[in-house]
Amino acid sequence: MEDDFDQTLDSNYGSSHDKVIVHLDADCFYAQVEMLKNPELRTLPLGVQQKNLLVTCNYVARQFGVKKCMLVSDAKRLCPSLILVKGEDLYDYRQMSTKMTLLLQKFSPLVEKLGLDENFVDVTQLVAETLKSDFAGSRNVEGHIYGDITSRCDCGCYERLCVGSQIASEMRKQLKEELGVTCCAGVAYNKLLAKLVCSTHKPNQQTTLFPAGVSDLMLNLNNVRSLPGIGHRTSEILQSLGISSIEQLQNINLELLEHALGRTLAERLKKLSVGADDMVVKPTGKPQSIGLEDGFRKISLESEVKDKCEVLLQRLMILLAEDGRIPGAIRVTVRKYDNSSRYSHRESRQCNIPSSLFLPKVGTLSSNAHNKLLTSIMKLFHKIIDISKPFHLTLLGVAFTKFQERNTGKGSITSFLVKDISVQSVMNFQNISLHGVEAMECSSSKNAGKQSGSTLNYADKSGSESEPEPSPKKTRADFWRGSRKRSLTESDKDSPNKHRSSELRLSTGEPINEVDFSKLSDGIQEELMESCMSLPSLTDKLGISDNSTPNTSMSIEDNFQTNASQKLWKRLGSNQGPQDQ
DNA sequence: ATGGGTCCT
DNA sequence: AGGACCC
Repeated sequence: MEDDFDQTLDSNYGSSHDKVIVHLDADCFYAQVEMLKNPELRTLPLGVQQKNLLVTCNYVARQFGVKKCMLVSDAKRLCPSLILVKGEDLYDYRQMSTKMTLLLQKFSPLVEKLGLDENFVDVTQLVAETLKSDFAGSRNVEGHIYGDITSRCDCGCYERLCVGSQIASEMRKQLKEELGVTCCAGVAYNKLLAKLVCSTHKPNQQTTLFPAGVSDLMLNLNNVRSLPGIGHRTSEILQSLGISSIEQLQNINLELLEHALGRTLAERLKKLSVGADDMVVKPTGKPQSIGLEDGFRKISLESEVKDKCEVLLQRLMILLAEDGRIPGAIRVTVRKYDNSSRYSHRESRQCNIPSSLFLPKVGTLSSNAHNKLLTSIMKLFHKIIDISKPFHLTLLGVAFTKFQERNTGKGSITSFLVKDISVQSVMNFQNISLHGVEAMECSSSKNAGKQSGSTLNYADKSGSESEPEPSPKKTRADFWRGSRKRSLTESDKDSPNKHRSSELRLSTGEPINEVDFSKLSDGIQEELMESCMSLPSLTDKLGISDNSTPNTSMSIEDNFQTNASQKLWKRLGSNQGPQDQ
């Protein structure tokens, strides 16, 4: 009996309507970030270029027929006045992406990133809390409704998805007000449908899908390639079976499909074709790898390889310091020139590296570690390429993997920083300390300059923030609905929302590198350096998903601005958090 | 294509 | 280490 029951649940899974998933997709993300960096570009046709490819463009440019993934030359021909900005360096995009994800985590801990510009949020819990505490609330849908709604499902999903659409609306409002970013959203009962319905109204709009509209949505897809999960290779195989439309995929014999694709994939695609998807929203944690790549026309000398790798490594060290973990392995990847191949073939080699490289002694930190890493990189390169013969590379990449999370002592500076200082402040703080160590060379890097110089702090309208008082216990449901009805009233000062928004600031725009690292005592210097290379998971320690413990500290930047550094150092040394003032 | 990432085999 | 997938 019980087995039968479980099986019924299993076979239903993926098509049951018990969850509420929101998919958010930032409009032409790279172009938006560039327009926030330089608002004069807003009214002009703007394209973001990587090498000879236009990776995205704003909606002004789209009116000229310019599209994503066009050759730059083609785009220029369509729109001679097109402004082009380089987008090979993803640093600013990554920063904004992080802030978007942090903002969404206020609504649910279940936030999954897909690339830099998309997030899935499972808001099932928040919807349930809202329905419980607000059973008489209005049940209107925010934004568009996709397709049919004449027949209503009786499982309760109508009310849940309505509330989901209201949450999505609030998410988009906050993304716009706090970060300046416009997004599309899709609301549905699984990930597949939320994502598919998201793109039915663009830009800066949202759409909710109810069960009655599912069939239309699926059948209106152009071909099987539009299904997330069917890529280049699988669609070619399907094509060879005579399958190109969703309807054909729905109707093909399962055993025939299994023969071509294997059981696992065949069964998944069959379900996807009718809009069933049982994938859970998996919270995105720290990355499994951090890497940089550079593509080019031709490299055929070992010295060029070494130069390229050195530049990549230098930029990579900054990303590594910001991440805070210590990598256990390094990987080198190359792409060889191959005129006969239509498919870009890569080869890679990796090796373990000693963690001692990242536990620096002050002053000797980097030239040593840097050289050893570069030596490892070149060894790996020689495993792939026999330099006694001519070679022709079109890409080089370096990546760190196998990260270890390091636990820190309770009395350490790291422990203090992680507990009481906002995320971005810690990052800036690392950079300050790195500036003081000659070998790191952060200040000579393009990226290091960006962090203290350019303001990604676009949407910060706040003046000085007073010390927040402990907020009364509020449920998440109270929080998001409350802030929706009265936009920024007095009691919002105490809402988790407000606390988080101060954490979400990227930088104050005030130069902060006057702090003289070398004047600190040796002991403090050493502990700081260690701290910077060993910060444990910041989001975990900061309790970002736990809005019942607001962050009551000043940011470290505020300390730098109001006080000369002396007082801060004293506090750090005595292991006391900043005092309220 | 570009400059990233993911997971599975 | 490569291959599929995602953006």
